[in-house]
Amino acid sequence: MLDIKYIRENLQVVKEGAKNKGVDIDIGRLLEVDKKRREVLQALEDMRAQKNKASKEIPQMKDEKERGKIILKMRELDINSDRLNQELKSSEEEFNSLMAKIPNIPLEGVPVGKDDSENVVLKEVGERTKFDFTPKNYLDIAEKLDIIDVDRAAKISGTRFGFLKGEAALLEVALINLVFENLIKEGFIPIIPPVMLKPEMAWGMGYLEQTNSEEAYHLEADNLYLTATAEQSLGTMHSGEIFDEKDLPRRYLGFSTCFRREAGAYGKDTKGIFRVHQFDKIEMFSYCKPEHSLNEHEFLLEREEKLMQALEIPYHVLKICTGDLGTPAAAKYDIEAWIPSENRYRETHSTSNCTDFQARRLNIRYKDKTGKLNFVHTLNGTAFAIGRILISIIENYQQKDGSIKIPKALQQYFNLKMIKNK
RNA sequence: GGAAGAGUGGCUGAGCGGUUGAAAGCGCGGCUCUCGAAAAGCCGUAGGGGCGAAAGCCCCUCGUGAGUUCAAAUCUCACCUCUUCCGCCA
Repeated sequence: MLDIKYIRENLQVVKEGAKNKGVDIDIGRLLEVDKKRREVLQALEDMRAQKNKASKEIPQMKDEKERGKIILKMRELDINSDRLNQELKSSEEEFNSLMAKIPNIPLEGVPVGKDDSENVVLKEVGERTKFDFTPKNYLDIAEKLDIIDVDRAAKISGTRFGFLKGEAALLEVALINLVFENLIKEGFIPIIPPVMLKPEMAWGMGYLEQTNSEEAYHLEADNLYLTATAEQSLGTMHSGEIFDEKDLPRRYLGFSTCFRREAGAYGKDTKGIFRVHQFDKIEMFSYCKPEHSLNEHEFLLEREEKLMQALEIPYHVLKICTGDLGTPAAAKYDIEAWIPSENRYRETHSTSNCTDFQARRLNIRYKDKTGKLNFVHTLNGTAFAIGRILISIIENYQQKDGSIKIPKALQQYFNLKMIKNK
């Protein structure tokens, strides 16, 4: 959510930002409703002031007659205030729903573009893996080795699910260990969060109206949403709270299962575990002071790159353009890993600076030295999305005989150098 | 799921229909004292919103939302959260 004062004073910036994000907003209507809302509010407040004044006088009045007269007068006032209350409520409702549609403004330097085709490659890191044979698709390799089973998953759960078996399951544990070991050293607090959220919390993260109920799993009986990423529980965990300035930045590292309906992805990546309804992910989340969020974003990107470098997987970094940013983000980088069988890079990481957009909705602030309260900035970034990292490992570490080498950085965690056919 | 109790400012906690946005203590900030610190003393210290150039004036908020009343932290209802007990359970 943006600040209405900011919107009033920076109309052009807001319009331009929404346009570049490809979001339709009716800012004229918003300003109208805002004006109406303030007028009604003023009238209502005047009336309340009158009543408050009378309420203070009444207990002092000795004269029963005078007293009765004022009480009658106040009763009459009430009838009017009911009408004003209704008016205020309806303009406030419209105001809120219009406000909720206004996306965060892209930061300076974010490339303007309509969709993911206009994202900008910042750099390529690592040599694209070379083979002296034709590299196979990860699923073929994994199924031969019997470490990923999507057929049986389909039998019990439907499409877009998978079993990780044997060494694949062990690899997940190793990846978790690698991340926790390295990032806890950097001051991240390890977290295993709830994966169900109340509606108002899901709303607060700014993804609900964008994807609507389409993307999130909703548990009807309990009115809870399954989280699509730990970002949602890490970001809401401090809602309504006030940080001490000295406690910022606060960095969390959350491991959780993620649930996605993938409702808009019919026909996309239907095979295998690249795009599934359920996967595990380790997510970084930072709360920081506004003046530090640009640096913090670079910091998160660096952590992501370090992890990819530890696995020695070739990747490139994208600066995401305005049209591909999403509602809450003001800036975003993606990392895509090299996938030999497809001869292209595919997304494994994403890190966003949401500035104060989420903090405003969730009312997360910090107290500065002078005692003043300000909204924090929130940022998130993938450490590892297990399924996709597994894919990039299998693809890049495959051998001619169908076995998979295990990245050196992971070997220490389960005393195995190769995954071979049994 | 059943029963009982509770939710007040950064924290502890008083208030249980009327000058109470809220006592007291702690904490925090400033000042005095001190070579400095501690102790002591004095003063200050909730958030949000509207109007205004500002000073300031006003409104809202005692878990949330409705209601009763001229008037609600205080009464009623619903919901949320927590605690204890019973049931179930990894």
